[in-house]
Amino acid sequence: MLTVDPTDPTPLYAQLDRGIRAAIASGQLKVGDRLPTVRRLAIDLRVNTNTVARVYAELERSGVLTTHRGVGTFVREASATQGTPARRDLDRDLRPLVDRLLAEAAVIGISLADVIRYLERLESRPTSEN
Amino acid sequence: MLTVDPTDPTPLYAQLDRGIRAAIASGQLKVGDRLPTVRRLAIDLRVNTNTVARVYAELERSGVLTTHRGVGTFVREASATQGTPARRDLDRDLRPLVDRLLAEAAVIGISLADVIRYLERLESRPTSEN
Amino acid sequence: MLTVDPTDPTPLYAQLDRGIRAAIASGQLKVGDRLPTVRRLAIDLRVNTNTVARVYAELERSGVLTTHRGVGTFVREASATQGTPARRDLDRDLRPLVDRLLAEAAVIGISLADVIRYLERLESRPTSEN
Amino acid sequence: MLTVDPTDPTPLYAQLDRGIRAAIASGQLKVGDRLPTVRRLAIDLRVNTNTVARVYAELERSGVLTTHRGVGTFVREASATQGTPARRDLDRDLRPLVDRLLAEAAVIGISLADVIRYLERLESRPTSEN
DNA sequence: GTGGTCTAGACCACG
DNA sequence: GTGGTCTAGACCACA
Repeated sequence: MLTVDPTDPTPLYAQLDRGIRAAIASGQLKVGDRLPTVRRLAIDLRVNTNTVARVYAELERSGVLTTHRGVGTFVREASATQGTPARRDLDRDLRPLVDRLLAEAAVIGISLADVIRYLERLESRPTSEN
Repeated sequence: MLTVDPTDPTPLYAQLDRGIRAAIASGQLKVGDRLPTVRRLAIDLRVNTNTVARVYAELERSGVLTTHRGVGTFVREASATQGTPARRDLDRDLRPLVDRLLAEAAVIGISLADVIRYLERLESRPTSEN
Repeated sequence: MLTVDPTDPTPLYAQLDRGIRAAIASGQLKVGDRLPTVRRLAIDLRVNTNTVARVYAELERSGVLTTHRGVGTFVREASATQGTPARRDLDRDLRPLVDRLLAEAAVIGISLADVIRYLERLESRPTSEN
Repeated sequence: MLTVDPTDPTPLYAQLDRGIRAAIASGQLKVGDRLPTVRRLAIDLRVNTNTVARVYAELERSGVLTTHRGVGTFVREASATQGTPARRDLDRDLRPLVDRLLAEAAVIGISLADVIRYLERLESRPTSEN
């Protein structure tokens, strides 16, 4: 479920950090769920153990995860979704995500119109959460 | 119009590269349009001249832009969009990109409907404030 | 083995790029071989670290090299050599390159026979002093 | 006959300078031959007039060309071929030319062996001078 | 210790 | 005045 893309210029640790937060925010990981061990995840992602360990540590420092020694690492909070539901600055917050999507879609020949059409279909028949 | 966020762990050059590709994909930059000069954009984005020049150079090597020395840098015809002209399996190709967007949008409390609304605005007002 | 000439008007990075491609083409560098580290080569060639790093990065984007962060840079499989696997019209494709070589060799008093002798030596002693 | 390649990283002026010297050395231009006018050549090569004019001026300064005002520009000397026929440092002089050939040949899928074979055929049935 | 990114600032090629 | 190349040197990501 969690993945990193070694060809993405974004640092691995940042990809993993975002990925975990996103999995929690979108409900794929729920409060109390146990995460893979550092070594397990490092192997699965083909990434150095230190990289995974550093991300877990940072997420624990942020209060997102909690580690019980000898037991495992768990989701601690439902990830502070929203934040400023009213004063959302979409151009600051959504823009980079959309730019990335459009840029990667364009590379494989998918246009903005295609994306919108696809999202509208998704909306009318929601798959899981969101 | 183009922006970068120095606090984003994504490298500046990657943010700018994506931003330009996305601007073209969304119609805000059209074939033949001239981009800001390297120095101008560097000042506007508060990044180094070399960083902008590097992005322009890479986008030229990728066939997205074309540069006329001593004249300027321009959007090139959308030739990069072959690849799979016919066989488009959106569920296979677009799905993972969309999933990541929605998961990361969820982190900051942005829903699918918000995303669709944002993209539709992008589509309807192309080539606005260059 | 790799060299650059600072008095040549050809940009240093282009000289190095060509030198590496030529070394691979002539068998002096083989698939899987590790290249000198960026810093090592920069010192040996008396050029800036960035110049070498830029060439390695571009050759990776071109699929000629592959880089393992924290490990090193290696020669990748000769995948770039598709294109026209069968249809090879040497008189159309090679001729102009050869003509230019011979004309420029003539400027410094080097004959066709000299060139052939030089290339044969290259071919017979591959992978010599790395 | 004279050409420049705008995609070659070598500066246009250097390409043209080399091209003229090479044409003289290889006998395509002979002593007393008239060169195209600056404007004519600029148009043919799709290059700025200043660029051609600067090359002609530099070659005149070097004694390779001579200009008769209102008449034209002419080849003045048979281009000092050889130079050090005995103590040729092939690795310094031939190497960059060969690297360029091999690198460009490799890009279009032509190997060192192909090049050698082609040159040997050329040698056995010489086409013009060389 | 290896490669990657960024900056400040100089100088060059070209129009 | 536009883009291109190079340097010195700092700091980061990763193994």
